[in-house]
Amino acid sequence: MESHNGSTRATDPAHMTDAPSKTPATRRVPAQARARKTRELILEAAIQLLEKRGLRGFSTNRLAEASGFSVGTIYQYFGNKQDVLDALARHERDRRLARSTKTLTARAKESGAAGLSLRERARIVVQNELRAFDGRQRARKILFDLQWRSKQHRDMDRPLKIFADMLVAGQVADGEQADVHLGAIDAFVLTQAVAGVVRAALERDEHMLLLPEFEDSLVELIVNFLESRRRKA
Amino acid sequence: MESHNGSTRATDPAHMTDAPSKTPATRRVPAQARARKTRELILEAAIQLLEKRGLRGFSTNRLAEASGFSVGTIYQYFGNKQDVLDALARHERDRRLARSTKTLTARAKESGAAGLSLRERARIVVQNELRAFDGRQRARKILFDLQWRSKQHRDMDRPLKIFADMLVAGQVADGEQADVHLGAIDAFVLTQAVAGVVRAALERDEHMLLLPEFEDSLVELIVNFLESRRRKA
Amino acid sequence: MESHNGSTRATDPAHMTDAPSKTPATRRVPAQARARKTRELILEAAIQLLEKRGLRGFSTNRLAEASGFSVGTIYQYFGNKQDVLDALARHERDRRLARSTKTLTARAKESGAAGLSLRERARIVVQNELRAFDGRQRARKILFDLQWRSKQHRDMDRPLKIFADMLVAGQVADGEQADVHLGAIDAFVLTQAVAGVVRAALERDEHMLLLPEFEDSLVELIVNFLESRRRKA
Amino acid sequence: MESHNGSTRATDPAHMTDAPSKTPATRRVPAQARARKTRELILEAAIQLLEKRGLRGFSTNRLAEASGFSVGTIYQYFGNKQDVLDALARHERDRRLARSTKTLTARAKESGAAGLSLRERARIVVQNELRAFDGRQRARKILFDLQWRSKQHRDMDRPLKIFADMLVAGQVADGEQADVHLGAIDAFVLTQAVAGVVRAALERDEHMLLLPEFEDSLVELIVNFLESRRRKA
DNA sequence: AATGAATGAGCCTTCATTCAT
DNA sequence: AATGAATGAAGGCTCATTCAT
Repeated sequence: MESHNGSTRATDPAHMTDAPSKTPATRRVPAQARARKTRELILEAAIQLLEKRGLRGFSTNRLAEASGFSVGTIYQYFGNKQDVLDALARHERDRRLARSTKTLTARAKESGAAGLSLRERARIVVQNELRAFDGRQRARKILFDLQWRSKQHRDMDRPLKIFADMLVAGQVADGEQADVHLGAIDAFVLTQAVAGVVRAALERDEHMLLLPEFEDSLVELIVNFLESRRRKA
Repeated sequence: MESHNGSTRATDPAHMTDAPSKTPATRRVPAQARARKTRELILEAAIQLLEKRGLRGFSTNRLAEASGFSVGTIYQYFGNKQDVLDALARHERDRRLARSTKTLTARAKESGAAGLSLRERARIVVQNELRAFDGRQRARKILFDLQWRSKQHRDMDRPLKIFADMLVAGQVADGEQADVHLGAIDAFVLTQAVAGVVRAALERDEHMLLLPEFEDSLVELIVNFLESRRRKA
Repeated sequence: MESHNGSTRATDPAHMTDAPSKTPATRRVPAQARARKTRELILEAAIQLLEKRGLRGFSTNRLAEASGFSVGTIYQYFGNKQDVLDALARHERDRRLARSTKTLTARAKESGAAGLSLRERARIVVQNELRAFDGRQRARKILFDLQWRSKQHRDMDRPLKIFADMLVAGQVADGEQADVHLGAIDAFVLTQAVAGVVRAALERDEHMLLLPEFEDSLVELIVNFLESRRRKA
Repeated sequence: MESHNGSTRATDPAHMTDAPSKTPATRRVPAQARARKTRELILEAAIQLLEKRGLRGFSTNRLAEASGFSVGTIYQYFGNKQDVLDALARHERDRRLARSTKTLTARAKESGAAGLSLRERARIVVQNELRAFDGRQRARKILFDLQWRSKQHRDMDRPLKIFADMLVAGQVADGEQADVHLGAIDAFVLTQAVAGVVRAALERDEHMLLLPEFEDSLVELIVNFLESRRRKA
């Protein structure tokens, strides 16, 4: 029924903009600013609510109360409850992706001409993923699930594919890695395997996420799979 | 030892007992038989309902209607709605595990003294897993999720560990595999990775499950991981 | 719809007999004995259940479970749930009355020719009443209420009247008390005033029941009222 | 922000506020007015329902139907069923207290410098109490009970203490009564004794309430108790 | 832009009672 | 005499959503 927000790229700074088409450019800037602010406030309250009460306790009425806005207002910004959750999920996914990308790039630069080995890159990504669940763990887990179950495959998968490619791709020629191009299915398998393990660990015991052996195990899962794919190609 | 779950009252201590052995001798047999039948009928109706209406449409009242029993009766057999779902989930998991185990054993026997290679065993398991979702896919997916999110880690994980061990263990000496003993964490990672991939595929597109490339990809994921672990050990 | 039990006098040893008319005298004594036993077991379980779960948690199904008999059996002995409660209430009332009567008589005997003063008698009764709620306080409070609200005025009031008279009546001539004969209304007022105070104290704070000042206050309430009535007469 | 009572959620702390003073100034007046009206309509329907169907027949669904609002609306104004009953009970208690206080003051004024004797004051209070149960007797009896059983001791007892003091306190010096200050326990005993008698009479036979002898008996109960307390002090 | 009163279908669960065995 | 499976009306309550203001 309403605005939403564009999907936006991870690194995109214009992130979450939902000014819809009707406001070409110059109409009532203060109102727009207020709207943006309102939207953000609602989302922030939403995350907190999710963290505190879980998905079951996350109701529009409760969100209204928690955000300080009325239900009506929330429906002004989001078509329905699901939309709020979707916006949240997208936001989390983007944050995670952006973080990995950034770290990967930064480390690659540091490492100079030699570039990072596959195993190094894998470890960076894994660490990033594992540490993403520090605060607001509950909310993140829920969103993680939601994302997964989401009907918006198309929308949600694209960034993951990009991400997988980035993991595989060497930044430079170092003899070792000539851009392995992962097939769609292999990318899917790799991506979801990692996600599945993390999800499960999150469910079972959050401490597991921080065990070195756990990290190692995941890295090996990734590296060995990728190497076998490269051999095949 | 299985099936059921707490009859009637949540506080019922006689919970989980399935073996009718304690009954002195022949008393109450007709009642017991009827009870068992009823329970089964309810569960069958439950699966169908889950398939047809999804988790959201799965209400106790609806289950009553669908099963042909009254709500009261359902509550005589299951402490609450969740118990029904749990019983269903357990049932599915056991079926899957049993099937893999059986196939594995059968094929090992066929293959004679040489035994099965790791890759062969992995493929058997994967195929089994992938084909488990023939009919009632929706219900199975839901139960799969439920199982995953279940608080009953202990209960749910044990069979998986056994299963992982069985996958790894060679039946006989064929030079290649001297019983790789998977550590707890590695077993967890492997198991959940596979589950994660299957779950995701189920969500995205059920057809994917039957693509040969998908199967291959999964097998490689497993085999390469296990081989790397063996090398390490 | 069934059995019930006779009202019986407090001191009546044949108390709680519910053998209905159909069994004149001699039929199947063992069966009768068993029936009596069963009935008692049910009532005992009922009190315990009431104590443990309160009136709200007191259901026929629960009673069946707690008593070790089936619901059907309970309905064999009591026409309906209310009947069980009524039997319990009567039982409690009788116990309390019997106790007061006994103590009063005993003390009167001890005190020799002089007899007990009104104040002494009042105190005995009050103490008895206050201490009646030692164990099973919860159950007793509930039954107390039930009794009060009971539709069976006729049945419930008679013993109270007798009791009031006994309180007022001196056992012997001691100059002081020439049998004050309480009018029906005065007896009602006195009786219910005491009951009301006890009930309220029970609700507010059980410890209050044991405070000496509380006991004193109640005794004064009674004594002063009775003396004023005597003056009037 | 106002009146109501715990709106919506049981955990709402802004419970019981009645003074509308805090509202900044003039905002939301129409909505507020409507809300107040709705609340009152619900309460009125509630009393009627209680009168007609008794406590057992008093269900939220029935109240919705009777009030002409939906269940949802009722839950917007009262946290749960008990809250409705509590509000009703409080309302009744306040009415009764207010009435006694008013009559007492008025009569004291009329009586001039001499003031009212203790017996006169007692009679006023008793009459007031007895006549409070004209219409809606059933509802009042139920609420009376509820009040009694209420967990909100603190809240419910305070007004009673004030009331007891007022009963005891002479308005002016008339030689007879120099402010007898009732101890907390004595006040409790007196108060609950009267309440107990009235309650019981209500239960047994409403006509009793109007018998002159009944009134006399109660007055004597009060007066004699208070005089004995005064002597003691 | 914002409000929030109102809705009502529907949810999960309880429990007194019956009756065939 | 005893059982206990089965019943189903009814209960309290939630919550996404609408719409007049």
